[in-house]
Amino acid sequence: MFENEKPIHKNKLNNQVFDRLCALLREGEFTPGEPVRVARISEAFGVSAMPVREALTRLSAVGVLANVAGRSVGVPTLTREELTDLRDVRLEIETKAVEWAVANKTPALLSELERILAAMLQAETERDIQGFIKNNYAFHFCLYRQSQSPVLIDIIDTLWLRVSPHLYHTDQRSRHRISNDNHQQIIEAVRSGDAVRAQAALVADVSGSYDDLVHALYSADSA
Amino acid sequence: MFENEKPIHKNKLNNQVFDRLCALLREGEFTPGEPVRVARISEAFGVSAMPVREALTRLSAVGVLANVAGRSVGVPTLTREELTDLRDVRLEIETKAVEWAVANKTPALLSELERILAAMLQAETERDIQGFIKNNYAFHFCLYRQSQSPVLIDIIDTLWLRVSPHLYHTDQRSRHRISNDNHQQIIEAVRSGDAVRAQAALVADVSGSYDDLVHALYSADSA
DNA sequence: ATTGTTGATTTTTGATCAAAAATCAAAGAT
DNA sequence: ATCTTTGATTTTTGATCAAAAATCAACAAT
Repeated sequence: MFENEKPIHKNKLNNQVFDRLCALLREGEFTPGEPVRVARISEAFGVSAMPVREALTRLSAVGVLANVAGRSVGVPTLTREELTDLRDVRLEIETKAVEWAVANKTPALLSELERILAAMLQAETERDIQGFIKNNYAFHFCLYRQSQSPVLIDIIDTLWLRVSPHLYHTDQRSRHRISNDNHQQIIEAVRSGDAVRAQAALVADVSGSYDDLVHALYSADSA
Repeated sequence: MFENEKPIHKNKLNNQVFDRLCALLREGEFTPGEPVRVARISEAFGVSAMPVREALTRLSAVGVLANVAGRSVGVPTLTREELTDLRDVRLEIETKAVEWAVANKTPALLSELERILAAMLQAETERDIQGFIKNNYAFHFCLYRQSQSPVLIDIIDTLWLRVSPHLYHTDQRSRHRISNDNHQQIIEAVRSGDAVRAQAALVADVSGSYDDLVHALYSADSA
């Protein structure tokens, strides 16, 4: 009895700050290369410096933040090589999560994915970027969670936190349309238990956004 | 000019504390389930509480430490399921690192691996546990580094930090002998460019130590 | 005797402060 | 005029302190 009770929210300040910073990172509110100052955040959030410091320390520990220009911490600007490395690792790890998720698929998973995809399609037609981002995150992690591997999910979570701040300087519209096609394919593949096809659609999704990003950052018109 | 100069070690206190804690974790000095108290460490290291707090925060952020029994942080005791999950993820990620490393193999890599293996063999005959542990770490990461993927290496590093504290309650002797056989096989496979065989030997190495651990923890004579 | 409650003690969490490091701009030298 | 250096200002890093939370043991009640 009482096996499934989760502990009452003991929300320490630093956890709240951490969660809000994560949300901001996922929404692309941080400009790579820009230092993130403790004072700015502590006054913006209305808390003292201490919990902010702790949250920033945690984000630095997982590589989401790093020293920018030798001074304070911030989202690091990534070289083409670093972006490629992140993509390659993401492809390996997220395709593995998909493989395990397909092995554990349930009807509940499929209906949940359908529900989220519908929200993504609606966000696309309404040009609701925020909504698309949030539901895209929900879609992928709904799938990854079905891998039943907390360790793998954690790794993917921090990888997303590292790349998210960079994915919002690209042309969004066409990407979203293509991305939704990939998601539709993923659902169909998962339904038919075809892990290989689900993985292929995922690879297209991840690689596509990577290509757009690299194009945006390193094409002729950029410094 | 001066492109390859790395910045002079500005060793902040918290980094030094962090590094020493990592070393202690790798050497099995922390008992899972036991709380790690800031005061203990700060007086043991002769520094104030602040840098210790930061180091512990960083270790908690990557899952090496966690809340034990609802109170302070410490190396968490792992259930059989959690150990299995860690093993499964390690197998996927570390075999991928080996695959990439084989693709990048150099003569220098092979001679370095040979050198480290020799040290491991000597440590085994001399029953030098510390030496074996250190060189085992050196061997694996020498190989993994050749994957040329900083992202992958970082992930593996924290995975090792999470499992290391648990690997020292097992019978060491026989494991070390078998492990050295696996390492020998890895070298030969890498030399001949046979990624699949190198991966198989690695799987044997990782799975073997996992099996020993699970046996030690959950066999009949344990509570 | 066992369970629950209370209070003392320990430990973490958050706030404030001081020192050290780094940045930026202005002044001086070549 | 340009480059270097110096000094003022900002920001991180480390130390100390106070408050809040949690642990443990002793005590009371059924």
